[in-house]
Amino acid sequence: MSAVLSPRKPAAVAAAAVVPTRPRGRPRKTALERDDGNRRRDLITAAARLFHRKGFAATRTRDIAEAVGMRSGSPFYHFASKQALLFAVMDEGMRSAIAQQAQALQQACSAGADACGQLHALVRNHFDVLLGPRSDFIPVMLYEARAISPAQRRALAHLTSEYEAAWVPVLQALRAQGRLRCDVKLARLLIFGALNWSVQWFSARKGVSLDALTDAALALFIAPAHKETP
Amino acid sequence: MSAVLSPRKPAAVAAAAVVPTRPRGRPRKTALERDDGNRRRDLITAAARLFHRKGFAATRTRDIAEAVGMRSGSPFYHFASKQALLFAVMDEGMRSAIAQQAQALQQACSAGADACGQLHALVRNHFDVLLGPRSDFIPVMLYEARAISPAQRRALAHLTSEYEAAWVPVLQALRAQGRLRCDVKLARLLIFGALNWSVQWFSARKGVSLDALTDAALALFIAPAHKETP
DNA sequence: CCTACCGATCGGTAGG
DNA sequence: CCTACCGATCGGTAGG
Repeated sequence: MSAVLSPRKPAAVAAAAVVPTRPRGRPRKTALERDDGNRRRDLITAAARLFHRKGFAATRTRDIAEAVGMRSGSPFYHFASKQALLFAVMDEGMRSAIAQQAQALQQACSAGADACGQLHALVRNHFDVLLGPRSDFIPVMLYEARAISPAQRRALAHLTSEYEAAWVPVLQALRAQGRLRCDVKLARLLIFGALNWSVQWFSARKGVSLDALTDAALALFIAPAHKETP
Repeated sequence: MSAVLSPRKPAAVAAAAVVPTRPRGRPRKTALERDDGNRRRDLITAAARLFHRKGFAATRTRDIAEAVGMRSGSPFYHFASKQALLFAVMDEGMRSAIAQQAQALQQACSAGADACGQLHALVRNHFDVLLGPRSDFIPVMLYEARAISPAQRRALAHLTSEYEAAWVPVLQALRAQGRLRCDVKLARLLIFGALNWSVQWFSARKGVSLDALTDAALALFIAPAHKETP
């Protein structure tokens, strides 16, 4: 285990030439120990964390390698470039955000939530994606978009469209009820802005919870239901 | 004029050694032609434009120098570092945004605007700062904060506090009127988010005007005035 | 403010 | 996936 975590000690370099029976280099792990496919995922996770903390430009591929116990050149065995690694973070982040959102919405609907309840579920889930425990990916995607290529941006735009598509019918229903007093498209853009910006100021340790934040946002955007006039 | 704009031609290099009466190097401009203090401002303006377009990391100091007709090393005569130039962009941007906002609010007040009218003026001005003709500075400040030092961030935080302070009494008044249904502090953060995010999607050529955008935002955030119950 | 540089950094690669 | 390395880039500087 410690051999995996600190593979940097040059054990006995001088002795190596004198003991030819021992295979050269450090002992290779077997294919099983190497748990191949997960190394790529490890890199993505570590990259997401570092890109989130320090930004893409300030993160060196060496930092990412070190974070998963690789040497400086090894990430390029898994990814063609630093940019490809960034894209993988964003792509992976969007795909799991979409899945997570679908589940949250499904759950609300099967509990009989109305449009307002569905929006609550969407907003709460979005805050979780932005600020929750596994929130390294989407903030990177939101705030490092300039570092990827136009083609990559297009690919991600498809995913974000898919993500946002779930909001449209919900907002339209609220609009029809008179509880959203603004063009649906603009409302979507403004509301996403309000939520996405929380990445800049939210601190988990002090102040509001994600639940309280969700309530505040809904109170701000959505008018109370009309009283029925009997 | 063209000598200023394209000072890169090596005119007659070989001849230079043969004509010693001519002073070495290209003809110096006089102190008057050099209009000293404004070169610094030129650099800030060009830097703001490039940082906004391409981002801080992707902009080379050489690009900035070229944009104002200097050679690659010359910006460092005016600024100690690339980071200092970035900070100057942000600082300058905040100071003029504060001044512009004070004027807009003053104008609304002396026209007898109520709290809602004042918020309208603040939002409209903020969209102008973010998206209007002189909008290179604040977007850079909003989206390149990670590239400056903690001390510089603190200095800017004071200015943003000052900028935001003007919003507080207006929001409080609307809250007291029941037209803002959310804690004032959270409302401020969410509303700024909604507006600031417009930098990511607004396009001047297609779609809404800044006036229409302002109306939509106010309709979304602020409830209609209560009908007076006589 | 230009000329002529330097020197560190860092993404990336050849070969095993 | 490591070793050993390259090579371009780019912020920054000495001296005038």
